Amino acid sequence: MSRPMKLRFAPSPTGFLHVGGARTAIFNLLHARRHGGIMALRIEDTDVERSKQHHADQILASLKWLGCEWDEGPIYQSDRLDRYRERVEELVSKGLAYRCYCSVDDLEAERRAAEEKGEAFRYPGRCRTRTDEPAGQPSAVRIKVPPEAIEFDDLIRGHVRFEAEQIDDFVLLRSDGNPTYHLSVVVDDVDMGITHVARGDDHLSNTPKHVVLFRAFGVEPPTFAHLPLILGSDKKRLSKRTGATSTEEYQKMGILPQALFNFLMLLGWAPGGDREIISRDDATAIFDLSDVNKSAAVFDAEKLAWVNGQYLMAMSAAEIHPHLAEFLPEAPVLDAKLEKLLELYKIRSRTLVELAAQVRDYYISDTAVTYEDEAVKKHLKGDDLATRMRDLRETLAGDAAFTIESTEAAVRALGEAKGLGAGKYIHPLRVALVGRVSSPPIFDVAVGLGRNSTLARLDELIRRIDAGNLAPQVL
RNA sequence: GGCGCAUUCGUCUAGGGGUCUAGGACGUCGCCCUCUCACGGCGGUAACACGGGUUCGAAUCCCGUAUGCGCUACCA
Repeated sequence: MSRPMKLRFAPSPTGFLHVGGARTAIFNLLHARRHGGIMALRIEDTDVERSKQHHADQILASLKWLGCEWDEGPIYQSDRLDRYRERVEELVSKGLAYRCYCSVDDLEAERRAAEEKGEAFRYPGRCRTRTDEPAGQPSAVRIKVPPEAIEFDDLIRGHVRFEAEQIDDFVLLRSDGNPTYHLSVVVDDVDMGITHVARGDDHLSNTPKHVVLFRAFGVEPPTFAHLPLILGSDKKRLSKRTGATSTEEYQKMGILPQALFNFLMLLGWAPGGDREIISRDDATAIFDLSDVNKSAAVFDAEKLAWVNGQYLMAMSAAEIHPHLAEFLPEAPVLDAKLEKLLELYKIRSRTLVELAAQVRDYYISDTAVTYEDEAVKKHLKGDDLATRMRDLRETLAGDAAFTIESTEAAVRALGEAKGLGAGKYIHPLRVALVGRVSSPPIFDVAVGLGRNSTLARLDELIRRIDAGNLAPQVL
């Protein structure tokens, strides 16, 4: 019998989609797509206290944004509580699980006592052989763990072995009737026909418990693949202290979904051939969970920014625009002007936020340009500044063609005629047009801005020089 | 504490006994291009955690140590 390959991503709706979770989803998806398998989505919301519907919605939205689609689900575990109880009853009636009447407080006290003695506490199985059923007393259900070592072959870690003593009779059903994670996970993986479980490394130690449960249900456990964790720059599990942890934050920082996807994919996996930028489709053709690295990787936001820049550079203005819209409400429509600007600025930006900030200069009023201090100090100096700017204004105004070539030729000719370097005109012009020390080639800027705005901004500079005040007056 | 897992440049990685005086990428530094900034090009810096084995030969295999991380719940 060969079941179809099926993988799943199973987040808990206790917060936004963590980048570690996003990577897990990506690896699951790539593996499924590579091998023609099915990708399922399951929301693990059995922790009633912490699970929130708006978090689940948020996670779903982030997955879609990232381009991680799924074929099945989402299935909510909270809809399946009866099923979990049913399967537990089955185990109890078969003698594979039993009711435990030990109180949580007592167990807690025992645990503390063991801890003080420096010993590991494991449930001793007191209720295993109990035959009475104290009426009116709450009971949990524990599984009867067979006294044998558990071994399995992990796609990433290789052969892993846990001794029998390491696994105690863990709880399946809480005394309030709710399933524990271990129970719901295994029941669902069985019911859904999951063949491959790729999840975070933090679950490796839980896996023997799951194997015990699969066997109790008479099912062959799926193939496991435990992904190494993503670390922060402090080498500890990525946390808010060391950087943004949710995909949403990266979206807000102006990271493109395909860039995040690409970057996350590179954490623990390499496409070979010294490639760094690789499309999802190309990755799908060669990805395999067994090629994923064993060791944890540090999340390097610098490299993410570089990857994002690579994507921006390779995209056309039309491709960028939809992503840019939310960052640049000033320019909701992609017209010829914006298209030109995006072409000029995409290679100068690593994020959509940076891109928007630069392009925005072209959408403000011509009298509202602010000059950077550094720009003023470096380029708006010299006794002849006002004269140079008037000459420059006149020269540009006289250029009927107003193309990149014609404006450049005109300004360079002006410099020569006055016996001055072209820089004496070019640098102040840059300040007049965008207020910054740097910009795309200045004649591209002038043409991108258009003849009217170029002249208006020069007029404004001249006005400010005459007024002896270089700050914008109207706001 | 117990158990599990991991350990190649600052970071992501290639490498799976000889081709490694260890390759690529990000970052960083220098040079070139140049109206500035980017882009691009060229070049530099920088790593096999440590100690034992196995072997003619080890980054690659084995053992130990150290360090880090994870789990150790009627959380997931």
